Amino acid sequence: MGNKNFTAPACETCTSRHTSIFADLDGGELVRFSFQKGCNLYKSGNTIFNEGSYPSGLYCIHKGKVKIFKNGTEGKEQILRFAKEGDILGYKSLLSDQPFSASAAALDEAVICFIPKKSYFDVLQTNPKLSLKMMQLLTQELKTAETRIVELAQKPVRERLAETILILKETFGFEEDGKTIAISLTREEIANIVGTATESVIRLLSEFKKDGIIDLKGRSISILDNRELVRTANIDD
Amino acid sequence: MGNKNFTAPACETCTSRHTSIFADLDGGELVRFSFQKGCNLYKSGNTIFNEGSYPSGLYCIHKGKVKIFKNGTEGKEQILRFAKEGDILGYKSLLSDQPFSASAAALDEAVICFIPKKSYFDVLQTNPKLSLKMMQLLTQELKTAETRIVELAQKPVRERLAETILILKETFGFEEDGKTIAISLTREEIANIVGTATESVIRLLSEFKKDGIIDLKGRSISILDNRELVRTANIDD
DNA sequence: AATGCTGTATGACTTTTATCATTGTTTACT
DNA sequence: AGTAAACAATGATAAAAGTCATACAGCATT
Repeated sequence: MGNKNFTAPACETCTSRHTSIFADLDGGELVRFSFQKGCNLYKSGNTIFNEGSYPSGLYCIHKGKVKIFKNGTEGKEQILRFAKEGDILGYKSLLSDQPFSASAAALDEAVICFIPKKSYFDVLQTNPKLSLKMMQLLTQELKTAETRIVELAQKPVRERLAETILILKETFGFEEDGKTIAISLTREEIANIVGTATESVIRLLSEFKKDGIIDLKGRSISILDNRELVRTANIDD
Repeated sequence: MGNKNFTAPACETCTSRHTSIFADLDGGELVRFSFQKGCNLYKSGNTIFNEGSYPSGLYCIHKGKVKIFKNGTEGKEQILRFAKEGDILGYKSLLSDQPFSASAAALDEAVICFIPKKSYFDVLQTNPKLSLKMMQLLTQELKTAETRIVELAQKPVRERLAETILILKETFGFEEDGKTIAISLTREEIANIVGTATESVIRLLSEFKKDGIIDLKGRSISILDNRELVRTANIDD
């Protein structure tokens, strides 16, 4: 795929050292990871792993943005979630020793470390705190997925799109201007999150713009009226 | 709620002794569970726990059928999944120490044991095999949830209803006649699985019947042409 | 047997959403 | 910078699904 091998940054001094799932590991464990892991540079669009293939380790995002997606009916991509700096990928398949149930691809230039299966399980087996953290990560994701199910089952496209914009804001934050969401997605990709047709996304985004809720410049979306966007999303809870 | 306290059946001799998540526990651990747990009889329709309240232990179904659901937009119920004999409930909230993210209710007369939080965590902490099994249960559910997301996002109601019937068959099996699905749900409940309006379920079920795919007698659904039902469901994979 | 309740069925209609076709615009590449 | 390819926008139309209204069936209660 033309992914360059990349000098692995040390785990001990990683930007995500204290925020990632590995925050509780001791120095020795981290040094071992640093020693045993590999690292790759992915260009925007490049595949990190593919649905159906088998995992041989854990991916940890050092830098960059990633989409995780499944191929649904007639090959239509469904984006399940996003991951960024400090997030780990592939742990679900690794834990259950099954092929990847989804694919992952870089959304920009990404630097991603790879911790071999054995290294990971060695630490997992000797560190009960990590086990619990993993379980909590899984339960969190499950909860998010269940909320998503309810929304897809019950909410109209308009509300789902509004909520998607809010989620993108939460996940990636703003540019320096404090209003432009720091992620570049095609209309088709947005449709593949929301679960609708590309044309519907285009039409509704135009409406939101006309109503002064957002602004559009090429692929970038700015939030002008957050309150109204939240109202449009019709969040339950 | 009028749930009767029920003489707790012993875990060591439970029907699900070798199939449940606790299959790997040793005799001593099971005897402790038997000693520390409680047990209740729930009548059809009774609530087991409610979204938003806090868990104080783990539920384990000794006998009966249960629906797990969330309250979505304007109180509309969304059924997330079903559980039956040998399945456990509430572990997600227990693990992450958060309020229940969904409710559970009995679909028939159900006998459900209750293992106190402490008893459960004591075993979890000393038994790494159980940790791994819990994680695998979570990953399995997450995988199912993700598949569900793709289907809700991409498949029409007709296909989702056909698939729902197949899932009900897989989950609850047939009556003695070998074709009638052994679960009694209202049309509204089916709609709350599929994510559609009650009338749409009624109409489509009538169509399926007219096409000779299923038969309907009151609330019970019989599968007449499984092949055609699978075709109608348009399963991806 | 009459009463009411809850759930099922069906028709008429509206709204939402998808699809198809066409044109214009941006992006990415050499 | 020029060019092909990918993407975005918009209108016309069709299909899917939801809503509303009404009627009917089944069942439990009195």
